[in-house]
Parts: sequence; structure tokens; C-alpha cells
Amino acid sequence: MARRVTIKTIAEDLGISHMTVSRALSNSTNVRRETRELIRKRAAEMGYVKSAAASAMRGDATRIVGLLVPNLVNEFYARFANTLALLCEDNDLHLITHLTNDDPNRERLALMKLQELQTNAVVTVPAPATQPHGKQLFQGMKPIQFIRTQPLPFASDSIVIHDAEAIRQAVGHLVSRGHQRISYFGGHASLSSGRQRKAAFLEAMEAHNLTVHEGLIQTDSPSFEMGARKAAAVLAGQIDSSAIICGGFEISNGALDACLRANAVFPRDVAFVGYGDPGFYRWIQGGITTISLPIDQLAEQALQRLLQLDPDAPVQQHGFAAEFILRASA
Amino acid sequence: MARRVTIKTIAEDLGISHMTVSRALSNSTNVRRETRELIRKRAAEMGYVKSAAASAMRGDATRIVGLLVPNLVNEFYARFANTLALLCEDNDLHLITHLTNDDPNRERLALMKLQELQTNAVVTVPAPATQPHGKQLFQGMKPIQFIRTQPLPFASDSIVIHDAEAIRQAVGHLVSRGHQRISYFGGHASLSSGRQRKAAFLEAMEAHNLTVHEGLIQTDSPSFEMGARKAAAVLAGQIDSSAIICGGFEISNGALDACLRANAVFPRDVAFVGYGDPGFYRWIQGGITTISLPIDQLAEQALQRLLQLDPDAPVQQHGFAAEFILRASA
DNA sequence: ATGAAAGCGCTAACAC
DNA sequence: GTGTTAGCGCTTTCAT
Repeated sequence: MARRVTIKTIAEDLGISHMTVSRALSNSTNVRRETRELIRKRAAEMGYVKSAAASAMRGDATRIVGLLVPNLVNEFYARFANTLALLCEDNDLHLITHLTNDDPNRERLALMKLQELQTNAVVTVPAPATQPHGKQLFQGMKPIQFIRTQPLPFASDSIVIHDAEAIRQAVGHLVSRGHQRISYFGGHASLSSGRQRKAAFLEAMEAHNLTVHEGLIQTDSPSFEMGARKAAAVLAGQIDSSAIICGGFEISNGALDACLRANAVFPRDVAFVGYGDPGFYRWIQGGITTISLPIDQLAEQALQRLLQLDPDAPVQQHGFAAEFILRASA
Repeated sequence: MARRVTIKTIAEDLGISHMTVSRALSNSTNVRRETRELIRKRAAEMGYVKSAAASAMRGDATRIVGLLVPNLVNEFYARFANTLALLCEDNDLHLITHLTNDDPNRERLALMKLQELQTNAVVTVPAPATQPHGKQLFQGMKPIQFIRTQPLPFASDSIVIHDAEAIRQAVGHLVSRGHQRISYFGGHASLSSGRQRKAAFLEAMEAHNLTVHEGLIQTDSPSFEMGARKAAAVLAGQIDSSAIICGGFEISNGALDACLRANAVFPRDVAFVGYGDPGFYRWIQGGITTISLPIDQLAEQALQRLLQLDPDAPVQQHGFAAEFILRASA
């Protein structure tokens, strides 16, 4: 491979100083029109690409931004990453996506790798953590907490879901269909989203004068496997419940998978309310009732936060309402 | 935010030369044990992170690698990206994913952005192109063509699918169920994968002495929308066919969506063979018969190609066999 | 309108 | 075993 084309290469080629080339290529006014056009033309011919490394070293913003999500297999995260990636490309941001698997260690490593590259900002779905990350991990990087929030050593932007009302509607609907022993599978209390969704569920149950019997509330680190395990327990009668409400993307998919594996028929064997709305929910057994999130709005807001790199800008916290989608499964 | 911690910061803090710090942090032998440990300790305390920009400027490999896929919504690409991302993290590679939407323009822009960052290698699902990209787009970047291949100005690594046998089995199975007017929806001839899959289909039809009637072969730029449109045409009787074989991920999902929207029942109304095996295919109407790809092996091979940065290494072309998965829909 | 020098963080190549 | 210098590509500052 030929050596990289730099402004000096072009300068030599044209027999001028590299400074003139620099000016010509960065829209400075102090270059003769002809000279500028000549330089531009030659640069294009030679395949010049400005070195991001050199700019970064000078202290310019790298326009590198990060996205930390648990995975890309869950359609919610995939769609969000997809939309955000397109928005970033249209706004000249370099987006680097890392997967945390909801593991604080992977999260830490990802943040360190982003730091090496002088990433300017990072949208992160914080992993369930026993202790908050030190501020060192965010040196020079603006964090934007997404979906969940974790305490940070400084105030940070956040984008979260207001799903209390949707959960209330889910419970209300199930009650109207005669369910009383409604179970809830969610993330545990180390997650802000886990706490809030559980609280919303309890509140809704109370509003309908329903007793939350032993075993109806199941919380744990949110995962496909956890959802599958709990749903299997319901189907096996180990958890005495006629309806399931899921409080997490992974949990929802896992619970659904377990039900279908067991050949359960909704809502005959159990009523099912999912969380998140992957495309195929519409096609499973006439449609999975679920709680849907406004992915495009979330991505658009994330982009706005990513573009705001001014460290003195006031912290912004945004919430978006989830929607209860009634289909056949409950 | 405090200024970045560099080797000089640490050197000043310790009253030594920055070279000693550099040596201590990069495992050079020429540092006294004590000194090295002291430096290491202080560096950790101060939150030192090596500047990738400075290393890049010196000409070291950036260990940045790229992935260009049409989108992340299709579960095949999402799963592949997911697996590859985890592998890259474990191998200390920075993976940057760009979405092309199968649009050569987006592809070009993505390659240019990767070039700015001095990306070392890129796994790409080439977009349908009218003319091949110039070699300038790949200056300093090793391309690894994935799934499809496009002519490049130089030989390149590739990882493709051998699906002829699976397609043959699909046709054979449909014939055994009495189908004769079998239709095929695939990518058009500007794609290597489109050409090959269509050829495999034609060959299989011929092997069973079936006539490929007018309209049974439908090829176009592969998209969800195209699959949906063609499937709708079959259901509406505009294409006279009792069975559909899909030859692309997007096409498959689109065709499936259209069938389900129209409340079609497989295989009563039409027999359906998909392409790719998203998790939910298993749960739709007792299971979608499909052609499955070995995602983990593909990702593992992609990683191996990404790790091989030696420009003088011989070009490698790898093929993996697809598998015909028989379920209820055909 | 153009050029020369300096410095961003790092390490190879030389001193000593 | 440790220090000094130089240079990677770029732009800001200061000449001319």
C-alpha cells in the first residue's frame, strides 16, 4: 500500500508550503481562489483524507461517540442502534457500539476503550452495578444514561421511559378479564428501571384491591434466561398465576420463548403481556399484547444529547411515555 | 474536566523523564523494577489512558476495524454484528459498525469515515453497485467481503455462503409435496449472491424436470419491501405459484410479513421457505421452513481475517455451508 | 496571500 | 537504567 497522502505530500507535489494546503482545505479565506481550487483538485485526485489522529492530538473534538447496550440480538436495542447509527452518519459523528451483556466488567472495559480513542460522548444503558463507576472512567467523555440510570459521581444527561401508566393499563386490562393472580417479572432493585416498574406494578395492583401473593413478584438480573425460567415456573404451577406482565426486553423474549416451547396457548393457558415490541410480536398467536417504546423519538433525543458537546451546557433529563398495545395474548 | 493525563504529566509528577514512564508502561525491560512499579501505580492512580491518536500518528496499527452491513434490524446481521463485537472486544480491536442500507453512496461515505480514523480492516457486505469502488477508498484498509462479493481493484479476502445444496434440498422437498410452480424471490444479478442462488434454484428445478414458468423468478434489489410485494403478488394470484423460496434475508422477512398480514396459512395457502433463521421463525405457525447460516462460524472467521493485518499475507477466501431446516411452513 | 515555527502524546534511535 | 531528540499530521501564532 502506498504511503498515506498528507498535506505535505500535496504541498511537495505542488511545490508550495503545507500551510497553504491546510488553509485551502479548511476553508480559510486567506488563499487565492485559483490556488485553492488547484489544491482541492489535486487533493481529490491523490485521495487525500484528513488524519483524524492528528486533529485529535491537537485537541479538536474527535466526533467519536459511543453506544453501550447489553446486546444487539434483542430487537429493541438493535432498532435503537440502527436508527442512532443512521442519524450519526448524517451528522458526521463516528459511532462506536460496544456490548456490555449487562456485565459491569465488560462495561468498564468498553468505557476504557472509548477513552483511548478520546470519545466525546457515550450513550449507555448502565449495567446492574454493585458500586458506581469512578469519574475517571468518564474523563473527557460526556455520559448519557439511557433507559436506566445509575448514580454517577457527577450529574449527567438521561433519557428514560415513563412506563408507569402503560403498566397500570396492563394490570387494568388483565383485571377486566378476570385475572387476580397477576405475576410480574422484572429487573432487580439495583436497576432504576427495575425499581420503578415494580413500583408501578404494585401501585396498580393496589389500585385494583388485588393482593400481591407470595411469589408473584419475581425480580433478578434481567436476562432472557431469567424470563424463560420464571415463565416455565408459572406454566409448571410452581408459581400460582394466571397472567404474566414482563418488565424488561430480555425477560419478555425469554418468557415468551419458554411459553412457546411449552406449547402454551395465549391467553388460555396464561395471559401474557410483553415488554418492548419486536416486529414478530404481531405475528405470534394472533399478536402479543405488550408495552411499546417510541424508538425513533428515543434515538432522535439521543442524537441531540450527543451533539451537545459543550461541557458547560446544563444537564438534561428526558422522559418518553411507553404505550400499552392490546393484542390477542392477554 | 481536568486536562488529560499523559506520560509527561506522570513524569513531572514523579520528577523523572517521560521516556522512563513510556518504557515502564510498555513493558520495556530497561527500567528498574521499583521504578516501573512506582510509575505503574501512579499512572493508575492518576487515571492515565494511552492516547490512541498519538500512537496512530506514529504509524502504529490503530486496531480499529470496521463492519459495514445493510442494517441491524434484520436478525441475521444483528446476530453477526453482536457476535463479532464480542469477539473484537476480547481481542482488543475497536469495532466500528456502519449501516449501508444497501446503498452504494452510504457505503462510500462509511468507508471514507473509516479511512479518516485509519481503520486497519473492514468486513463489508458490499452494496449492489453499478461500478466498483476505486482503490482509493481502501487506502490502508484491508477489505473482507462478506456474504456477497463485488469486483475490487485488487484481490481481497472473502467469506461467503455455499447455499446451492440447501436450495436444492428446498426444491426437492417442495417437489416431494407435490409443488410444481415454485417461485423464487432473490437479489438481482448485480449481486454475486443473487446470481449464485438463482443459478442454484434453476439447476434444482431442472434436475426435477420442472418448467420455470414466466414470472416464477423474481429478482430485484433485495429488500423487505421487495419481498413483501412479490409475496403479495403470489397471494393475489398475480404470480401463479403454490410455493415460495426466498433468496435473501430482507426478502424473506418481507415476504413473510406480507403473508401474515394477509392471514395466509402455511402451507395451505402457500408453501414458504425463508432465508436466514431469526429466532421467531421457530414460533410462527408451527415453524417456518428455512435456510439457516452458521453465524458463529462466520463471525469467528471474520475475526481471524480482521486479525491478519499483515499486508503481505496471502488472500483467503472462505465458504461456509448453509443448512436446510425443515419445519411446518413447507 | 503565503510561509516558518511550535506543539499536541508517543516511541525509536541515540547518547551517557 | 535513564535522558534527549526528533518526527508522525495538523493548525495556531507570528512573521513577511
